[in-house]
Amino acid sequence: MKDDSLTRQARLFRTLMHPARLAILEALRNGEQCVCHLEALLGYRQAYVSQQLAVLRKAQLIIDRRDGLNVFYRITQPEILSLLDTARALVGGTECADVHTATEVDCLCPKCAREHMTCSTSVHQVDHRVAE
Amino acid sequence: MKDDSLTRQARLFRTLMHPARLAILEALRNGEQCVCHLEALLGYRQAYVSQQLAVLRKAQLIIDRRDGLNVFYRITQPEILSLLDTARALVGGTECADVHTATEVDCLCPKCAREHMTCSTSVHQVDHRVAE
DNA sequence: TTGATTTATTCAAAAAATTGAATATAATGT
DNA sequence: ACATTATATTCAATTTTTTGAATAAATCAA
Repeated sequence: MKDDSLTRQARLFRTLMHPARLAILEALRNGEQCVCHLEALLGYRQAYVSQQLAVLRKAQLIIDRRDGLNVFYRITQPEILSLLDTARALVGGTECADVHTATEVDCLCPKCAREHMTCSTSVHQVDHRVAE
Repeated sequence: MKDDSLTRQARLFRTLMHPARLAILEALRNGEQCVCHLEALLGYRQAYVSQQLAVLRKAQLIIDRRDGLNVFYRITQPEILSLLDTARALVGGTECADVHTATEVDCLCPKCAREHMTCSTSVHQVDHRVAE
């Protein structure tokens, strides 16, 4: 397989050429997230998220870390985000407005539970709050 | 057609996901070049170069300017080169070593002839120098 | 107009990406 | 061991990209 600089650059861009994968990277902008979180945040089916994560993982743009049942993904090199920033500037994007902030989602993974738990007493308690 | 920021970014990356197109952009790094020049520099068939130029042109990454028989292409926004630079840094590239400097090629277009003509008397004179 | 030169387009076959559906794997609790 | 939950992989149909071959279009000179 050819592997000169241009070929590797092309492969990198090839990995980034998909809106769902860009959305995932944006979701990981502020740190690692578990798959269920990405699923809820982006509104894709689980298998679909895993497929796209696999593409990003094989390209070594993200790396995974298992914690019990959950797998957390994070970006390997922050320069990847610079690439996205430059691209967004080029196409005249509206900041990161398209993707919700990674925390604004009702995911029940331990991490999200911890973050929601500002007043609750138990981590395992299901969220029974009524929107009012 | 969807046209949010992520989709537009993805389209940009899609345009950049090909080594030949990256090579063309690198060749245009130091200013406009005619098609015959790119052809000689990159060693691709003429039709192939035109095809890839068309892709870049439709994505508005380059713009063309006709001058007689020749068509000169140039990069529309210098930020595109930043994108390439960041990508190369990410994949651990060897600077721009893969693509020859755009002027080191025996193209007979008016521009190249002018550049070769440091001592010659005629623009139309073919280069008869012997490497010694 | 004819011919030469430069560049662009069209078409089709092959290769690769996309995506849904089904299924597999891994970790945990009972 | 079995069930449950979270995540991953495989497979196949569809769509898109790639690339060569042929041809068209534009410009200029005679």
